[in-house]
Amino acid sequence: MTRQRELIYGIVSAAPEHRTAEEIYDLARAQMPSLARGTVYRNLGLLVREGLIRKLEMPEAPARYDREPGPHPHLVCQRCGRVEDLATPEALLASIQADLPGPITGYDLKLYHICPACRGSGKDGV
Amino acid sequence: MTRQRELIYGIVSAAPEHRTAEEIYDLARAQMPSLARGTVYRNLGLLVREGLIRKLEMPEAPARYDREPGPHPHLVCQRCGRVEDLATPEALLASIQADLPGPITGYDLKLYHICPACRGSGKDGV
DNA sequence: TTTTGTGCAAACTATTTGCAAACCG
DNA sequence: CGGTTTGCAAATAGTTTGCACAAAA
Repeated sequence: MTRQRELIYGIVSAAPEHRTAEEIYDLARAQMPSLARGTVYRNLGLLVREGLIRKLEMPEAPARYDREPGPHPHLVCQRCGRVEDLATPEALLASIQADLPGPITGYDLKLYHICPACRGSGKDGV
Repeated sequence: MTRQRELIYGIVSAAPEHRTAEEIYDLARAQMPSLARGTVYRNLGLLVREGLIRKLEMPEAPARYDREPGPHPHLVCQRCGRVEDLATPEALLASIQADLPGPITGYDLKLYHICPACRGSGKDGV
């Protein structure tokens, strides 16, 4: 566990935000300017493989990282990309599972909306 | 609606497969060897924007295209990447929606498993 | 003919990787 | 010391885009 790994894990695990690698890189560089982008990617990948954090693939956008590795759905703003965690709807999964022949090894549920901030702004941007 | 667009749409809409752009490109080239890769991407994007087909972003893999534009969950094999459609569990989505403050504009639900073919092969590949 | 779409190649973005030097145990 | 990890830069994969020419309306 190197200094850079600790820094990167600290940034992801400290806040409920779901940041992109680039955002994490910027935050980390504020504390360790020599940090390389490649190191951020390498460590994020490693932390994901170890099950300490979770990677969220986002459509048409860079991946985001979630400090909560357990499976749960996400609420994604279509305009600004911000992501919120949701509680797992056990019943939904159980009932889907019941209809399937084999075991489910994992799932990814994203619900899209326009977040209050974006709706309020009235802007029509991305 | 050009010949190439018709060809591309035909390939996507004809079969229940969820093919990648590259697979569609190969199939299309079999019938029109001069077809450019860029044209495939351009037309797929256009068809998605028009709501005729649906794009499925796949984690760590090229996107796949679904002839069925309406929202429904997908069952994805973690080993070979093959995708199957599932029926929408309306009631359960409604119950999630009920817990949320604003309207859901769309969703993406992927369930992961190992498909029978991959399980049977016993191989430990990707 | 005026617009729209194509083919080609170059550009782009997010991410990964090879390598020599620096670090950790 | 001896394997691991870093910083850097170059490579990659998938996809997008600019442009001159061809096809459609």
